[in-house]
Amino acid sequence: MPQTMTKPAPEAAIKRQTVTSAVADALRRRIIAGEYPGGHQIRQEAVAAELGVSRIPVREALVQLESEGLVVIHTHRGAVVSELDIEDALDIFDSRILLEPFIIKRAIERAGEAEIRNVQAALAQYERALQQGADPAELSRLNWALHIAMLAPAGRPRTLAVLQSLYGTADRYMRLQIKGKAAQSRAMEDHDALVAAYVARDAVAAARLLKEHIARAREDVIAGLKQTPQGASAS
Amino acid sequence: MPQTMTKPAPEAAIKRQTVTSAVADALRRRIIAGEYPGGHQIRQEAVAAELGVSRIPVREALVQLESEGLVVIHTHRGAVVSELDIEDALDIFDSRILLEPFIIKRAIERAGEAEIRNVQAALAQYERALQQGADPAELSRLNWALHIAMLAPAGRPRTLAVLQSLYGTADRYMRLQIKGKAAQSRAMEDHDALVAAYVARDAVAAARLLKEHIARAREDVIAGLKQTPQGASAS
DNA sequence: GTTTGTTAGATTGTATCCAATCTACATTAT
DNA sequence: ATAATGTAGATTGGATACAATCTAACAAAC
Repeated sequence: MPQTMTKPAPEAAIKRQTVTSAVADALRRRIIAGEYPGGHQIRQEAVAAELGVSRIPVREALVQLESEGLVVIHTHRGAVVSELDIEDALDIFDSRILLEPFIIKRAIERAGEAEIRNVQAALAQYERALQQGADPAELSRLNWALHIAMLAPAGRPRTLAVLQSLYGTADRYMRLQIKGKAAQSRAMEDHDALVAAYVARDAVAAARLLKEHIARAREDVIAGLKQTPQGASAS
Repeated sequence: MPQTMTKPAPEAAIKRQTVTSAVADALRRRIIAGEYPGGHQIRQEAVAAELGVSRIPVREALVQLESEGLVVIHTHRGAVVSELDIEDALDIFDSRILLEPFIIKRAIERAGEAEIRNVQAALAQYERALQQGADPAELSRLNWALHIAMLAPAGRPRTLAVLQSLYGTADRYMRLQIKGKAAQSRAMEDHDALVAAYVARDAVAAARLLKEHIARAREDVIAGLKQTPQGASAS
C-alpha cells in the first residue's frame, strides 16, 4: 500500500502573479491613493494601453474591484469609482466595531508566543515608519497589517476577508485623517495600549480598546467627509 | 458651490442582464443545489460549451463567485468549488450572529408601515411554500427573503451585502437540514415569534430571538457536517 | 524498484477582432 | 426656440485564436 502518501493539502500553495491580479493591484492602488477620485470613470482601453496589456485582464480586475466595493460597473457604461457618503462610512465602521472586538478576544485565547511576537513586530514597524515620516499609503498598509496580526490567530479567515474588504473600502477616506499630527499621536496611544493588553492576554480589555479605537477612527472619517462632501482628487 | 446635490442617481437603475451575470447565476445555482459538490473542478470550456457561450463570461463569472467564497481559483489550475468544514461554518454563523441582531434593532427603529407589511408578506409566503412542500431551493430563497425584508429597513446596504454573501456560502449546507420536519417546524416557530416581535417593534426581543434563531441554524448545520464530512453530491 | 527527466495532451491566461450598446451632436418638424 | 429623431463615433460586451502553464504518462538512469 502506498505509504508514500501524497500530501493531501500543501496549504501553503503559492498564488502566482497573473496579469489580471497585477492590474487589480495597480487600479486598487490608484483608487486608494486618490489618483482616481470618486466618480471617476475608468476606461478599459486607456488602462490597458497604459499598462501595456489587453482589455481582458483589465475587465476581470474591474469585476474583482466591484466585489470589493471600490467601483460600480454599469452594463455597457463602464466602471465608476464608487463614492463613500457618511451613511456608507457608518455602515462600514459599525460592522468593524461589531466584528473586530469579537475576533480579537478569540485571537488572544488562541495566540501562541510566535503570534504575540508578530504583533509586537508589526507595532514596532508601524511606529518606525511613523517616525520616519512614511507616506500615508505605507502607514495605512502597516496599520492594517497590525490589525491583521492581532486578529489572524483567531483562525477565522472568512470574517477576516470581510474585514479586509471593509477596511479597503474606507481606506481612501482615512488617508486625509492619517496625515494629521493629532490623529497620529492618538492612534499611536491607542495602539500602544491595545498591544499591551494583547501581550498581557487581557482579552476583555483588548476588545474594549479596539472598539474605542475603531470608533475614534470612524469619527475622524465622518468629520473629514462632512467638510469634504465629495472626494477631492490628489494631483 | 453645489449645496447638496449628492444624490443625482435615480437609485433604481436597472441592472441589465448580461451573459456574464447569467453564467454566474447558473453556476451559483448549481453549486448551491449540490450539482457541483465541494471539491468539484469547474472546467471553463465545458461550462462554456454547455451554456452556448464563450469562455470569457465564464471566467468573469468565476471571479465573481470567488469573491463570494463559493469557489477558489488557482492560477493555471482552474476553479474548484470550495468546501465548508466545521470551522468555516462557525466562522460564517458567528459573523451573522454578531451582525444581524444589531442590524435588526436599527431596522425596527426605522421601519415604516410599508416595511412591516413587507415582512408579514414575506413570512406568509414562506409558510405557504412550506405547506405546499416547495423544494429546498425555493424554501431557502424565501427564508432569506424574509431575513432581508426584516433587515433592509436599517439602510445598511454594505453590511447587508456581506450578510448575503455569508448566507450564500453556507446555503448549500443548510439544504440538508431544511428538509427535516423537526427543523422545519422549529424554524416556523422561530419565525413566528420573531415577526411578532418585529411587528410589535420590540427591538430588544427581536434581536434576542434572531440571535437564537441563527444559533439554532448553526447547530443544525454543524451537526449535518459532522455526520457528512464531505459534501455529498446530489444526482 | 525507485527516482528523475522528457514529452504530449489538456487546460488556463491573454491578445486580437467583431458585435451590441451608449453618448453626443446634428437635423428636422412643430 | 424647443423638442423629437436619426446618425456617427466611442466604448463596452463577447467570440475566436494563440501563448503559457500544468498534468500525467512514459522512458531512462541510478
